[in-house]
Amino acid sequence: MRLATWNVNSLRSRVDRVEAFVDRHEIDVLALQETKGRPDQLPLMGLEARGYEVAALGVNQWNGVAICSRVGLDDVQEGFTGMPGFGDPVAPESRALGAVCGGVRVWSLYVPNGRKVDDPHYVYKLEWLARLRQSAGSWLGEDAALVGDWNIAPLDTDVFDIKAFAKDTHVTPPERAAFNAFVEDGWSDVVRPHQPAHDTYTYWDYYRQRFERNRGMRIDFVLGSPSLARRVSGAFVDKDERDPAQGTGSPSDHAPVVVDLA
DNA sequence: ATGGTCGCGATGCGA
Repeated sequence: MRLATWNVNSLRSRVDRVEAFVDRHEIDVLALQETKGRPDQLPLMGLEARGYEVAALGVNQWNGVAICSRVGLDDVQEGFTGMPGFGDPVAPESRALGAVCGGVRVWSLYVPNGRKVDDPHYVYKLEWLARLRQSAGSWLGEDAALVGDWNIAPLDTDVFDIKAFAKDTHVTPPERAAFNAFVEDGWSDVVRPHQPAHDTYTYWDYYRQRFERNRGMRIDFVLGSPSLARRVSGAFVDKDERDPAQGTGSPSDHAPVVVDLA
């Protein structure tokens, strides 16, 4: 079974790339983030014609997650217990979507960005992660994957220049502690062992030709439960999907992450 | 320290 996660930065503007991606790699389960549209706005016909069932959430301009599966889509869950809101009473639900696909519990996660370290959204991010961790504990015993855009770079080498991030979110000790708490619970990054240490990025900002200069960040992860991690036979980041010179139309600022399960 | 580029949806805002 082949599982992928991708912050697609608008499914409507990228559906051709998404369809070509699932065809090229024969993806069984695709978790999407930043779909940027209500489910009724999303162009899903092409995916459904390929045999995918789709569950989607999304209520405003940037939040929005989906799961596309051609190996079953059961027990769909919108959000998790205690998932905190941030003012907007409807936005929180669009950040997490769970389903059981081919026997694997998959969560498509769009962790709050946090904006600035002195911003209330930063506190919200940490609270959101703490609540997710509480719920995730009950999935550790099954084949489960917490996938998506975590908006955290756990290691200094996961950003192109750690000195440039001195005052920024994504690398602060509390965010890294929140990420590492999942690891300490038993969730593991199942992709990193399959990558060279110097080539781990999943995101390159649109500004200043960051992709062309390989000034990126590693913020998209597939965290597997112990039993799922034992099934992983391979993994890779499809950087071609971030390359403006490849494919049609403009790319997302994130590359998809692909994991193979035995 | 600033600004650079996207997507959305009609203007600035969030990433």
